[in-house]
Amino acid sequence: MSNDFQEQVTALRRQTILEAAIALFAEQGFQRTTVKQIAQKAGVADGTIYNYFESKDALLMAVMAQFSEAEMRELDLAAAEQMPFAEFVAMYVPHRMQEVDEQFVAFKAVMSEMLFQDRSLQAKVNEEVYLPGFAVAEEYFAKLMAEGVLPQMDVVVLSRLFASPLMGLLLLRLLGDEHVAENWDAYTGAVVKLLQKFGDGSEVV
Amino acid sequence: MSNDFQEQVTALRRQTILEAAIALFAEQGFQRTTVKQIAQKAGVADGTIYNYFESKDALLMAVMAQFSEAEMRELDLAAAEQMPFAEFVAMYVPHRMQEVDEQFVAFKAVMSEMLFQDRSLQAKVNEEVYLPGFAVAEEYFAKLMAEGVLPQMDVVVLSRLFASPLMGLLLLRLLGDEHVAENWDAYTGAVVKLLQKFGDGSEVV
Amino acid sequence: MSNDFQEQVTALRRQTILEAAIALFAEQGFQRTTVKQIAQKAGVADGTIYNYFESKDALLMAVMAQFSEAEMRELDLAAAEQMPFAEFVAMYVPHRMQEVDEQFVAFKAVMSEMLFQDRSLQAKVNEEVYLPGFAVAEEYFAKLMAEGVLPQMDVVVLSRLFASPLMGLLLLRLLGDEHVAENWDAYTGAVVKLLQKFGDGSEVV
Amino acid sequence: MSNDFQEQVTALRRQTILEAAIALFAEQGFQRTTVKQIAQKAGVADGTIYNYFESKDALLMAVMAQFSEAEMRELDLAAAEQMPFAEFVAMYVPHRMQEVDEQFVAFKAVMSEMLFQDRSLQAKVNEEVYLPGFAVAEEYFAKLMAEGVLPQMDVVVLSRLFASPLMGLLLLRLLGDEHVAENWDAYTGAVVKLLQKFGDGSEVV
DNA sequence: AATGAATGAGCTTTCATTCAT
DNA sequence: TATGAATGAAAGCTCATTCAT
Repeated sequence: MSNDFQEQVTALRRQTILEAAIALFAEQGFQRTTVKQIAQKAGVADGTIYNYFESKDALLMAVMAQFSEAEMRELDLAAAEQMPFAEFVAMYVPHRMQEVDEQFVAFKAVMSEMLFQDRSLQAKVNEEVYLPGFAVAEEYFAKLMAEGVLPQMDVVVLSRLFASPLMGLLLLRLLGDEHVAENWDAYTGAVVKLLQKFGDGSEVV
Repeated sequence: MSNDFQEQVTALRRQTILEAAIALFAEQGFQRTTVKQIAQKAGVADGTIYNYFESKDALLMAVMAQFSEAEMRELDLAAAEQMPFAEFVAMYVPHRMQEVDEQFVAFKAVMSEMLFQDRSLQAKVNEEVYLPGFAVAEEYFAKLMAEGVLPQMDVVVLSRLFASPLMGLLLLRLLGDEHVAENWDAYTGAVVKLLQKFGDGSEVV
Repeated sequence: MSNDFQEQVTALRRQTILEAAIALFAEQGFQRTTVKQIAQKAGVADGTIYNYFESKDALLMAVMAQFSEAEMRELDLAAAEQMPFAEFVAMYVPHRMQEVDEQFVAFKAVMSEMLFQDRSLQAKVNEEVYLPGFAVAEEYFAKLMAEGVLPQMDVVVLSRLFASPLMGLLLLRLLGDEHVAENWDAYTGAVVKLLQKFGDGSEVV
Repeated sequence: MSNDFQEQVTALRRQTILEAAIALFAEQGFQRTTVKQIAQKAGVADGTIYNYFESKDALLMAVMAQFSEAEMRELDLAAAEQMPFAEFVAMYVPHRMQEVDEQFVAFKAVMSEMLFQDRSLQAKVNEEVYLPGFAVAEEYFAKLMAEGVLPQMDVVVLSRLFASPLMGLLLLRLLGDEHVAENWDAYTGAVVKLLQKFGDGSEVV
């Protein structure tokens, strides 16, 4: 039991450090953040960080990992894929947009370093975190295309095309666009409309 | 004449250094790139860099500036805005997408640092470089909305919504998405379709 | 208690570094002395210096400060000023000369940089350290002048005039005059005589 | 003749550079002054300096040398030494004080570096420049002591004691004492009185 | 496990000096 | 001879990491 307690304390402190790191990375970037700053924000000594993380880089990796995991709460896609396209979009896009909103700080923390990681890590975070939501839907998209609801198009292209408005807004926000930051809901509605329209008209056929 | 020659040599060397910097920043990021590396790649001594740029930071700013300027080649929007919406999109989106393609390396070089600049610089690069292409079109969009070609929507939101697919693809590419990088043209066509559809159907009204 | 111990160790190391700096500054000058040299002489790593002093400049300021403090051991001037002039000189000049002798290395360490500091710092060190001993005596001098013991003269001029032989010998010593360095006591006696004579003869009046 | 002309131009430019150096050294110190600054002030290119002086250090030596030479205008000591002591002082001290006043900038330029030169150079400048005025008078002082005009004292000590008030005022001025700088003449008179008194009273004996 | 002082490699930047023009 | 761009050694300083306590 004391063991359990110890483990919990340990896990908690690890989490405290991680969160301090996320906040600072998001604010100033990974490189400009010093281990000393993280330690101060987490309320521990510099050296203590190294009892929980092998190195500053390892801390970054842990942030990336935690970020991936957080993203994992999935919708019931199986159910969703039975819906008409307009409904699917109306349900799915806000779900994703909200996730991005919630994870925004973590994403900003991780983003700029992600650009310079080896391909393998990029691929991992990329395909396991971002696209999946949409990639999973590839089968659904293929069906819709067959039915003429969506224009004929490479399915891979299509899945990224669907992801693109959301990611574009994310990029604008990362770059400091205040209008996007402050009106995220309005943008959510706009994206829904944009994507719904993409499935319009042909449907009649 | 010898003066002219000198000036050319000077301009050329400045450009050489700038390009070395862009390549290295894009590859490894600004912070991980040392002045020594830039000097080596440019084929000059460390100190020479400082004959052309005040500091390493000034070099980054110069990359941003060069990047802004390159973006400035504008379409004849006045003419474009007389066109039907579908035509406008068919002309404008590929133009923008090609520009992004050409400036991709410079953008990657500058991107990750841009996240952590003061708001003022962010705003400058942001609104003067990215959105303008779309923001300039706000008047045009307002007209189309009035005509019922586009759905009723805040014009500011609309202009960013139009920019978003392109920026989303840019983000995916920055994050190492190889499919997007290798099939930029296919994505261009897809974005054109997506945006054209947004102006469809209502037209009948 | 361990806390006390730590504090003592810290204070000791700070002092060690300071003394290494003084010795080197005095020997080679502030500018020609590198932080690396100071570290070596103090037996610590380069970076350690910065745990105790903000910068190399701060180290110089600390030398100045320590130097000022050391100078602060004042005579009981109140008592001295009751004495006849000859006695006052016989007591005060040796006191000052000995102080200069003791602080000579520190003074040499600081001297050459002091020439180029902003006026405010110069004034501080100058008027708070050197003249005060004499300036404090201005009132006494005024009384003596009124009594005819000292020649009529601007009191400000007088106080500096009294300081001048001591400072002149200091300058000679700074400039490497070995005779002055090696016979400081003889010079003390000479200065005493010089100043005592200045108060002679008129006394009769 | 063209040869003569050339030589004059050369000498002139050398002098121009030297004066620029003196002004800058006096203002900011030798170490803080860059060769580029000197070149700019002298109106020549950086490299040109090296056609006239072997190195920056050589330039400093040249300043020291020029300074020594300037000091060489001597009084007719032979005549002076026939005078009564009070007259000698009244003539000699103002002469020296005026020289110091005129050479003040040059002295400040050279001073701080002189502290850290090898003994040989220090000795040269020291004994050939400063004391000589007084050292030359040693014989005269010896005579006066024999006559009882001056107190019994080592003649070497005496000569430095005579120099000391002047040098002390110089030091105060170097250290930024504005009162001394602005009232040099008043201090001259004060020093005359101080030294004259030293030769008083005993004379009667 | 926690601490935080010590470490020193490595960074950006300066500037005396050189040398092709 | 004059020029001034190029050079690169060397400086001050930072900070991830270690380790004695």
